[in-house]
Amino acid sequence: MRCSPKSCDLALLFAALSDRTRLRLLNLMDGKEVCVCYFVEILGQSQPKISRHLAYLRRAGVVAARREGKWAHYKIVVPSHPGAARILRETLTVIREEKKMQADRERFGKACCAPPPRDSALQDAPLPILIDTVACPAC
Amino acid sequence: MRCSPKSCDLALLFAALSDRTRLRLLNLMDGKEVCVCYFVEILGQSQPKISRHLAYLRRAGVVAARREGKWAHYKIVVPSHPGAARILRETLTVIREEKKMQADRERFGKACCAPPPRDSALQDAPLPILIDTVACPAC
DNA sequence: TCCTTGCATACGCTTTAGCGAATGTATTCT
DNA sequence: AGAATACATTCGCTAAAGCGTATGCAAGGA
Repeated sequence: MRCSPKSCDLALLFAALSDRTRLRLLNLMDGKEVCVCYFVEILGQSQPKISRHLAYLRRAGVVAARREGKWAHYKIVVPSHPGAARILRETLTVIREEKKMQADRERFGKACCAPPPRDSALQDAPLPILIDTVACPAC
Repeated sequence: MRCSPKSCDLALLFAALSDRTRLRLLNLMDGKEVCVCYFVEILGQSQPKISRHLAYLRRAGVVAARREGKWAHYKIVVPSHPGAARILRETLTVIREEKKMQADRERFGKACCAPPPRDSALQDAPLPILIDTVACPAC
């Protein structure tokens, strides 16, 4: 089967998108592979909460995790199901226009690029890596 | 406020879309105003179940109901929030391509247009009314 | 080796979703 | 008026979501 059962189930995709926190996470991951510590810092929410929502997105096949030492990086994975892919892309585009989402991204930018963030929890956090959020090669 | 809080909340829209039965209902309503009795017949599920899912869609601002005697008709209402509208439209387009959704629509067509459906539960059910699923006039 | 850091998971809880079954309520028919 | 029809809602239940808190567990640092 070309695409996992999960990524073919539209209802599951929508369930993954039906939470404000998860939408904010996706917004921060849009175009970047991001270290978990940034999510905690930028969204100002507890680490377990962030981690659980990331797990939810992972199980829904919307994001992928990569371990690097003690850090974990997450990025968006466009589903192999073409329809799901279109909906996810459209969703990213739509939330990109939201004021609050833009504010998140702005704070994210500052946390990364601003003059050395001394006394921050992100002192030596790995910088996000720019990526092109592409479809999986199989499709 | 130009659009209701509900229709502006993307997460709520996704919650409304995160159920298979509700997606099938929307698929049947795509382009038509449909009497509830068809939903029960075509989806082959209990009337209370159908009614509850319709209520869910109604509360999410995705459909509107119209009473006509003892019959109730439902149609899709494109949300006033432009982003939500785009996502809903894209969703309708995507599910239109699904085999099972096409099968639903096919059975729907037969139930309506086939030679008099004697002994059917739909003997004198009001026929669906073609509509153009347009955005609300306010936007 | 111990301690800390970064993250994931388990636990206990409250809230909500979703279901079948039963009931309520107009409207229509006889 | 009384029965039937079409639909909505309620009840009681089970399963899952979502949260804070606590714990587990590798990887690094002292």
